[in-house]
Amino acid sequence: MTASGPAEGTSRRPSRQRSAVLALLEELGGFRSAQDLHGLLRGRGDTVGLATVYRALQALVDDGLVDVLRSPDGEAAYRRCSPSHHHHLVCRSCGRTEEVADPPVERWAARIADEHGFVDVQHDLEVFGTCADCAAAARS
Amino acid sequence: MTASGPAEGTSRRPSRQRSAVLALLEELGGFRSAQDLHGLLRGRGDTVGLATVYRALQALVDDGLVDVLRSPDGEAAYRRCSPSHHHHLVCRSCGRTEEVADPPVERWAARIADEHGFVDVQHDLEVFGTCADCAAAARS
DNA sequence: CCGTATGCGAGAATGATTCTCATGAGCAGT
DNA sequence: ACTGCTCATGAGAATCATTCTCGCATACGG
Repeated sequence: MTASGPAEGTSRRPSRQRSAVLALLEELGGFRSAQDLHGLLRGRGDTVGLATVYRALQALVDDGLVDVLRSPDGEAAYRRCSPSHHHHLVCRSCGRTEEVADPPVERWAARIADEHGFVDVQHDLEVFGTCADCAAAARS
Repeated sequence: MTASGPAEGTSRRPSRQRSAVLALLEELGGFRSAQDLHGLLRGRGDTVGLATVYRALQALVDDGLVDVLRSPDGEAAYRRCSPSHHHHLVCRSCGRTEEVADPPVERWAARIADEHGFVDVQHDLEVFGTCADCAAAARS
């Protein structure tokens, strides 16, 4: 593998399907499962195979154009977004997601890694909680 | 479902298997997959079914004694909810793991969640990088 | 325009997790 | 202490997302 850095040099042949997946993700704006995306593409008349959707999503993730996040069900959720690094605040009850920027955390991660002699660092951070609406609903 | 809040009222009948799973998690201290835990229990002579391990883990998660985290492979990793919360610095090359404490991140997560009206928050943070040794080796 | 390599589509294969059902163990009442 | 009942367990089947295989179509270079 030796995948040390962003594999940006990936030369990929342009394809209608990959563009369609990316366009759909941009249009939707939120997190969607691969199966879901496939169903939507089929529904709108696009002829796309399920395996192709998976391949396209992996390629997009590799290229850094799409974020991937595992839902508690074990399904992977994909989302167009990544020009700017940020994290997510996810409601564990209704699944609502909000983006949060976080300069302090970035700095902290870099500093900690540096102190331990680690280089080429990267981090995953997800904050889970119950959003105000769901908390109110649960209080009934 | 209606599992809105921490289902603490769950009255569960004590069982050797559930205790064994929890004890093993305490002993290991890190993240382990269900399959892994099952294999270890079997290896040490404990007669435990795979389904039981899954059920025990779910119960422990419900009771808040164990944290669950999805690995990129789609496997679920479980760890005993340590009284002292900390995060991991993982070398993506040799797999070496170091624990790091991080008051600032804890505070930051709590503040962000609060600002968005989220309650009962929790967060997962993993920092990946290449450790000094591996970086030196790669430089050859 | 032709040849080659790469992407695609469909279905099979894989692997983790969950479900089913019959059996065994803990708990309450007698 | 014994009996009956309920819940947990175990083994294997079922489920479901994801990946792989293979033959065909299509884009790029000559």
